[in-house]
Amino acid sequence: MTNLSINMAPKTSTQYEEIREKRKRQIMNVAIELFASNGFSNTSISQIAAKAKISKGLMYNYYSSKDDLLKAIFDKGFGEMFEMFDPNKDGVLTRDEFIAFIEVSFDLMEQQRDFYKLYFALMMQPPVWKKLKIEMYEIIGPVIKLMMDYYQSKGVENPEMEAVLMGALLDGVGFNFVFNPEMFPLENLKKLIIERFV
Amino acid sequence: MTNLSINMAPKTSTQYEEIREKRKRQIMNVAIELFASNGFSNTSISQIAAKAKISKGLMYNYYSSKDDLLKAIFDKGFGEMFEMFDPNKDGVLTRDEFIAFIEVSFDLMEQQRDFYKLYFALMMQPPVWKKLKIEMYEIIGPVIKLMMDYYQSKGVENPEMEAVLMGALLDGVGFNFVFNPEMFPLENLKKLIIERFV
Amino acid sequence: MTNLSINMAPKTSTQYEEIREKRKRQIMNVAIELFASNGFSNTSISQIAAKAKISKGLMYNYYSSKDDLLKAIFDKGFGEMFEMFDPNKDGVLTRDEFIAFIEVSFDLMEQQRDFYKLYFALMMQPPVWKKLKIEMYEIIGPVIKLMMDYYQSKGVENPEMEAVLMGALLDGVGFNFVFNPEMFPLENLKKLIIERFV
Amino acid sequence: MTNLSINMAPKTSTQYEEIREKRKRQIMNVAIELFASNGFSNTSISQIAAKAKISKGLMYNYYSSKDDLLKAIFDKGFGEMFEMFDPNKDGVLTRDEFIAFIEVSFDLMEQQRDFYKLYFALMMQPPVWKKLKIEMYEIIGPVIKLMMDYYQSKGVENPEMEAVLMGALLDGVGFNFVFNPEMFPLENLKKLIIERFV
DNA sequence: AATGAATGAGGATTCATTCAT
DNA sequence: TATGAATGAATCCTCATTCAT
Repeated sequence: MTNLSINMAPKTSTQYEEIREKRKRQIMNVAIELFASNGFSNTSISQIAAKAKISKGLMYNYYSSKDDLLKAIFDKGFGEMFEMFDPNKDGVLTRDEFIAFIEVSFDLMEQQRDFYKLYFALMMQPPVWKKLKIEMYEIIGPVIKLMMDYYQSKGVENPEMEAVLMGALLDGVGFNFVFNPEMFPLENLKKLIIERFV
Repeated sequence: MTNLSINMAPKTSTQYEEIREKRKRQIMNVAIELFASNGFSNTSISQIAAKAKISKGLMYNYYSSKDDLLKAIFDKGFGEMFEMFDPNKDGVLTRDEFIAFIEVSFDLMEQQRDFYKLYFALMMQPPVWKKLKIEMYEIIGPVIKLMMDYYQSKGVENPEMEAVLMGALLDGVGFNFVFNPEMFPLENLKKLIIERFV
Repeated sequence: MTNLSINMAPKTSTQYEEIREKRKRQIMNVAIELFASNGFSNTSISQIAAKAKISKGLMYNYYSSKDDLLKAIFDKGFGEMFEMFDPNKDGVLTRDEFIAFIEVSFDLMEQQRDFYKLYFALMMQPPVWKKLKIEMYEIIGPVIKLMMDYYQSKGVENPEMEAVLMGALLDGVGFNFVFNPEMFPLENLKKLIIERFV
Repeated sequence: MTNLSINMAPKTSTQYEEIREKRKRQIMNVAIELFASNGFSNTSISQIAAKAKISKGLMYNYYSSKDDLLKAIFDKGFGEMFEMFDPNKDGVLTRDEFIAFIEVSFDLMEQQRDFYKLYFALMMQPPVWKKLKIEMYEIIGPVIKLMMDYYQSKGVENPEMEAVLMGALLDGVGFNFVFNPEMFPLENLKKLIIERFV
């Protein structure tokens, strides 16, 4: 076989790595969009491949199965989601950090609505939930703890309950907004929550 | 029993009625359980039939499709869920009725966990959500309205926001409890919510 | 069991026979209509029973299977169809009898369109055709023969071919009219055919 | 062969094209045969797949449904059937063209008996007929028109009726021949028809 | 005679995944 | 790396027929 390609320098492994990464992201983005709008079960590999403009077979070069793709999406999103928490990692949540946390949370919901939609949808699927439960509580637990400490330092009567309440409230807000954004007054609620709960 | 009818039906229609009702309930209960533990898409008619100990075909004598079964479950549960609201239907929510509503809501979550699990899980599935959205807002809308009126009569500053907040909070609590009951302090939260929001 | 029915005289077997006959006809008529408009395979016993206002089970008291019902329809219609031929059975077709035959054929097509539709449709179904082929040629053969003799007596050059042509023509006319009656000029064609072929 | 493309497809699209064409034909031929001998409704995809020695699933790679396969068969056959008409497309049918048309029609009936059998059988099935009616009249209409013009130019008394008669006759001949070829004198009839109707 | 619940085999269709090229 | 043909198991659903009452 003759190869007349001009750029004949063998690609370095980093170059290949980059291409791979790019492709992986491309596939993942398409998948998030489709999963979010049609549901996981109702989205086929064919659809993903078509929309990502690759062949079905190639998909399996990057993700070993449909479930694997799902897991990758989840891991990535989940990681990003809680990176913003307690940014200076001093183990203490200041009032400003708390407010910032709420604001960032709300902003994320708005900007990454597709991912959150998928996130909620997946959390609800019992088999998925079973797998991710532990992983999730490892992230959420510390957050609740921080809020608890915060409320305690403010002299609130029942700090643990207050923190749990706050957690549930944020879930509920996310839930409602993500599935019905046009009818949900996100901005106003944000203010009210900061006012009433911080 | 005397039968005056000349062309007597071999089984009275009441008998058939009873059989039908019984079977319908039997199928629905099995379906709720399976949908809740495996998800809607991951539960097949075969599984339902097997668990209900009937033939696949018989399912279709009672529900015209898998979707129809789903809708029936949803309608039933949803109906029961909001029957308790504003029980004397005077269009006004008294303080006691509000408290009762919250308490019954929480009790239901506890007693009908499977249904609620399914309810949340289904709400998350985009295609299902699309189908049920309208129907749902017809029920939820008035409830929010009642709460809004209640807060207004109490002189709360922003009654609409308050009602929406309350709605989101209840969703969040339900959501958390239903998927993680053993770690969620439902009873204590109930008290706190009544205290703080009624 | 007490029976207070007023007409207590036991029904005579002829009475029963009459009732049976009536029911059989009722079922058959409904079936012809449905088969003709939806096709045989696309018509279910349930539909027939529903339209005939009897139970599915009862159907099987009168016809032992769906195929049996079909055969009964066919036999009846086919019998009637050729009763009109050579009415005085003298084995000779006069010019007037020939004309009458054509006219009656056309009239039947018009009045019993549903039956003819079904008739054609069934003839086309290879398995049905195989069963009915012999039976059919026993009836059609003599008719062709009569026409042949008629043409021969008229001194037509190739009487056999002429008779076959006539048979094919009548089939084609029936075929076209039955499936597309509103666009097919039956009356005019009848005149033309009599003019040209008798 | 030299390949200058950097991202060379592992099989050229022409190769895939060839495979697809071959398979499509293979499936269609099997389908025509089975539909013709067992009827459309009585032939299952399984049977087609088995006889074509492919998996059931593969069928759907080539035809999107059983109906689609049917339509493809019909379109192909129907297209071929009327391609021969008025070959120089001048909108006028000469005597020779008319004769040629009849001869080719008869030849086709003989050579493509399976297709014609299917064609007639399908026309008879009410649901199929509804689907194909319009499409069919778009093809047949102009043909009738051409014949009408022909008869008019010959000074025939009622050219429209004559053309309709001719159409019905051809249907009837086809019908009889296709379902009973061994007893039907096709060749002789052809001559007679040309003699009498052209 | 009459009912309709119940069965179970069979049908069309979908889709994750594999594999030869 | 990249393709898409090919597979086959699984899915929802239909329906003629049987049967207890």
